Amino acid sequence: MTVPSLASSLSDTVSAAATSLGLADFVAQVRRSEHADFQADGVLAAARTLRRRPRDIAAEVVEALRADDLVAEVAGPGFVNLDLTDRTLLTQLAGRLADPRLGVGTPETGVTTVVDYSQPNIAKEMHVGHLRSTIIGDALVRILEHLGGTVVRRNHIGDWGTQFGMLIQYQNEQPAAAGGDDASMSRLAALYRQARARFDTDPQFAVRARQRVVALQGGDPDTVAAWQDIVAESTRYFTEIYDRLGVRLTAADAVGESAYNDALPGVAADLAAQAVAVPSDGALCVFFDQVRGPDGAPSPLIVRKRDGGFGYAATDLAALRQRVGELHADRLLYVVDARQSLHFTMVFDTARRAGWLPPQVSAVHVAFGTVLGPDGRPFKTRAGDTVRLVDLLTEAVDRAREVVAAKNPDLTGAALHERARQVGIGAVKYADLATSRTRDYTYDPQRMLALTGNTGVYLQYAHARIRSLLARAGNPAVTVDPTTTLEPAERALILDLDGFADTLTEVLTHYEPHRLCGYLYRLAQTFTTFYEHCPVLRAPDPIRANRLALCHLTGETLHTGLSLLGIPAPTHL
RNA sequence: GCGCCCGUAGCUCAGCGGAUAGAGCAGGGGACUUCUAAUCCCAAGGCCGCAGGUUCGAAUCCUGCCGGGCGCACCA
Repeated sequence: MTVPSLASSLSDTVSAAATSLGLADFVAQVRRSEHADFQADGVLAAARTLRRRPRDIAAEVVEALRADDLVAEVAGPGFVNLDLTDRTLLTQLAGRLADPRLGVGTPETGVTTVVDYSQPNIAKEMHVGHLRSTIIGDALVRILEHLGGTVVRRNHIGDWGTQFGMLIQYQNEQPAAAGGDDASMSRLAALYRQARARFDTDPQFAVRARQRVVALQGGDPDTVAAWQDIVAESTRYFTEIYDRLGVRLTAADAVGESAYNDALPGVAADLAAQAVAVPSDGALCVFFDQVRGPDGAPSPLIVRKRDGGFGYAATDLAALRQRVGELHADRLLYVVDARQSLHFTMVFDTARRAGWLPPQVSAVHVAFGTVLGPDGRPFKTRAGDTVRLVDLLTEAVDRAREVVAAKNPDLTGAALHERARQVGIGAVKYADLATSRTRDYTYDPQRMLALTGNTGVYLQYAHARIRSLLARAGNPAVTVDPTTTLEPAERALILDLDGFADTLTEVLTHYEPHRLCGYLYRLAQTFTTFYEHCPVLRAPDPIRANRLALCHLTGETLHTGLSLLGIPAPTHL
C-alpha cells in the first residue's frame, strides 16, 4: 500500500490550513530543514501579494496548524518550522515496513515509455560512450518500471549503412587477412579497421565497396548472407557484454536501423506530400528558422540524400513514427550523447510538424556529456585508440578482486569471482551514474576503483553491514513500538528513509539518476551516524526492536535503490 | 556567425529561489580487546568565472561579457 511521505502529507496539511485562512494562492513548499524536521516556505511570497507582514501571516498559519502531533512555530522573517512527534515518525516507519514496496506508489501506471539506449554499432567495439548510454538507460528503465510504468526498451543498433559494403567487399577480397573463419568480435573489429584503411587509401576499392552497398540494398543473396553473419556475430557479443554488465537488454530489444528500411520511402513521401520536407540540391530536406550553418545559410535535416539513399534522420523519423503510432508510446526517451542535441531538436520538430508526434506525447533527448580521460581529453588509450569496454570492465573486476580478497581472505574461487564482479561492475556503474549526466564526465579508473569514499562499494558495504547485523540478531520479525523516545540520529534516519519515494519521482522529472545516487549516499551516511551513536543489539527492548526495524528498512531501501540503479547489493562483502 | 552544454574548496563533484554554500579525494590530527575500521570523529581549506538586473531573499532566475567543450548539407 502506498504510504504518502511525511513531506507531502505536511504540504497538504499546511495548504489546507492556509486555505482555511483565506490564503487562496498560498502554495506550501515543505522541505527538510536544518532548524526543524521540516520547514514550510511560501508565507514570504504570499505576504507580498497580500501586502501584509510575513510574520503575522506565519503566526496565523501556525495557529491554524495547532495539533497534538505537530509542533509549528514561526522562525526568522516568516518561515514556518514543523516538528513531528516521535510517535508520528515511528508510525510512519511501521507503515513503510508493512509494505513490500516500502510504501512507494505507482504513479507511472498506464504510461508507456519507449526508452532508446545503448546503440552500439555492428562490427565495432563498444566503448565508454555506449557504456554511459547503457547504464543511464538501464537505470531509467528500472525506475520507470518500479513506479508502475510500461516500458519498451529499444536498442537502436547501427546495423546498416555504407560501411557494410566496405566490410563485406574487403572480406571477400582478403579472406585470409580478415582472419578466415575465425568468427569473433576481435576479428570483426580488425576487419573494420583494415577495410576502413583500404577504403580511405584505395579509390578503386572504394568504388567496389560502394557497388557492394548497392548489392546489399538490392538484396543480393550472397551479400545479404554475409551481412547477416556479421550482424549475428556482433549481436552475440553485445549480449555477452550486457550479461556481464547485468543490464537487462536482450536480443529481443535490439531493433536496428535496418528494421526501418521498408518504411523510409514512405517517411520521405509523407513529409514531401505535407511540404514539411522540400527538395534542395537534389536532396529532400526539412528546414528550420533558427538553424543556420557557419555561412548563414539554413541547415537542413536531410531526409533523403541526393543519391536517393537514406541517412539516420530518416531512420530516426521512421522509428519515432512507429513508436508513437504502433507502440502507442506516451513518452519517448533517447539516451544519447549530448553532441546529437541539434539532430534531435530537428527530428522532434519535424515529427511535430508532420503530426507524428502529438502534443500529449513527450519526446526527450536524455543527453549525456562526453567521457573524458584523467587528462581532460576524450578518453583514449595512450596510443590514442578508443578504450574497449571489455578491457575496462575486466580491469575493474580484477582490481575489485584484489581488494575483496585482501579484506576477505576466506573467499576463493567462483565465490570470490562473483563478489569481485558485483563490486567492480557496481563501482563502474555508480561512478557513471553519480554525476549529473549533462556535463562531461571524467572517467578516472584510479578514483573509481579506489573503492573508498563516495562509491558504489560504500553503499554495498553499508548494506552488507546491516544484513550482517540483522543476521546476528537472528533476523527477527519486524515490530515497531511507537511509544519509545527517539535519539536525534534515529529521527534523522527515519526522515531520510521517508524520502525514498519522493526521490524516485524526482529522478523522473528530469530523468536524472544521479539524484538517486545522492539520496542513497546521504542515507548511508545518516545510517552510519546512527550506527555509531545507537547500539542496536545491546539495547533493551523495545528500543532494540525499533532499532532493528530501522536497520531493516534502511537495508531494504539501500537494496531496492541500488537495484534500481542496476547495482547488485550482496549480503556480504 | 548561430546554437547547445559547462565554469562552485588544490582535484572530482553535489546543491539550481530560502536561514551559516556541502560531500568525496588529496594533505594535517585523532579513534579498532566493541553490532564488519571497506568505517567514523576533529581541524583546515570558498570574490559559487566577471558585471549588471529581478526579488523580502540569488550559487540558483534574466541580460551582457570572459573562459572551456561540442555541434551546425548528404558519416551515424
